[in-house]
Amino acid sequence: MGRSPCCDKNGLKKGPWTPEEDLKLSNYIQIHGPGNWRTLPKNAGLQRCGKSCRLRWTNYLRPDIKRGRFSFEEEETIIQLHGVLGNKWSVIAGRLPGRTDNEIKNYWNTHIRKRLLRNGIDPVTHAPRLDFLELSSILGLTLCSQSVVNASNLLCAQTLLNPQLLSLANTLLSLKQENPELVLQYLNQNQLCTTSALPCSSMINQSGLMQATGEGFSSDMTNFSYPNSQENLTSSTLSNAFVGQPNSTAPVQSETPKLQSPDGNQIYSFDSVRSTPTSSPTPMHSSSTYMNRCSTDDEIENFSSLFKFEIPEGLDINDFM
DNA sequence: AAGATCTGCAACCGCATACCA
DNA sequence: ATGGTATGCGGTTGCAGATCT
Repeated sequence: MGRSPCCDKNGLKKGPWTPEEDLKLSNYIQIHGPGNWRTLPKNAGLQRCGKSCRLRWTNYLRPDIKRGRFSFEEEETIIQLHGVLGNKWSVIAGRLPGRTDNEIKNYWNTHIRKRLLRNGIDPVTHAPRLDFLELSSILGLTLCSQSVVNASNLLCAQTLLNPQLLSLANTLLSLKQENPELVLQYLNQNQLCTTSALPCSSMINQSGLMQATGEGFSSDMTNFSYPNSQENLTSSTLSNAFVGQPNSTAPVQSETPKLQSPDGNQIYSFDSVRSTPTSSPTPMHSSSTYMNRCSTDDEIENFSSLFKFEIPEGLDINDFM
């Protein structure tokens, strides 16, 4: 079927709308109502394409449009719906009264998407990114080492990480050298240097983590909750299971092996981690307790996101293996 | 202070689909 | 059933203001 041009483009104005044009369009639609976009510009005295008029009306002039910042609830709704629907902006917009698909699309691309990426969440799949999990593992191991930098650890890291991630790791190691207390304080606070971590595969299988129900999302995608459990898995717990395995893509065994560092020293024992830190005074899954000693939200977000993920209920860990 | 770069958003483009004769 | 037209939708672009160097 041949496609006809939406309008005669000769002599038609493009670009930003002037207040006078807005007024003409608004006045015309108030009298005649929206629709008949092909003939509307001529009847309204506008040198515009009908498509342009429709867009201007639906995205800007419509009286029921809500302006200003997206609320927390709106943002949460967008993330949840996007996880289910993908880039169906018009459908998502239908669930947010007063918001247009264009506005939601722009907000996603300029704010939410970037934030998810920063936090190690793939904005397309809404799942944690494997490279960040690996990075977390390497950093957790290396930063917890009492020596400043263990060269063998970094050598190991090089086999797992791409250059960009390695560069990032170096940056954090530098940070540790400049301000070791801050780094270690956080690591200790979130038990990244203890043996309280959980083995990923056995934990996931036993608790049915792979059964997706679509529930349990939080607006902060670094903070997925797992409603059927008193505890939440973190990237560190997940990635700890990779430590000592030169090929991190190898399947994780379901037994409870002793984990070893690259130099052969035991770091974690799966047997020791069956019990969970549910009695911790500062639960790890509480976003309000992430980095309560940091000064800004950005610091909290950027720093904590490197080390901490909580795994969405619907996440199939096999996707990352 | 000025140029370069980044960011956010309005608007455009082209394709898909619905509707109608 | 077919073809023309109108409308909807999602990806992309371009510009203005903000921020950085």
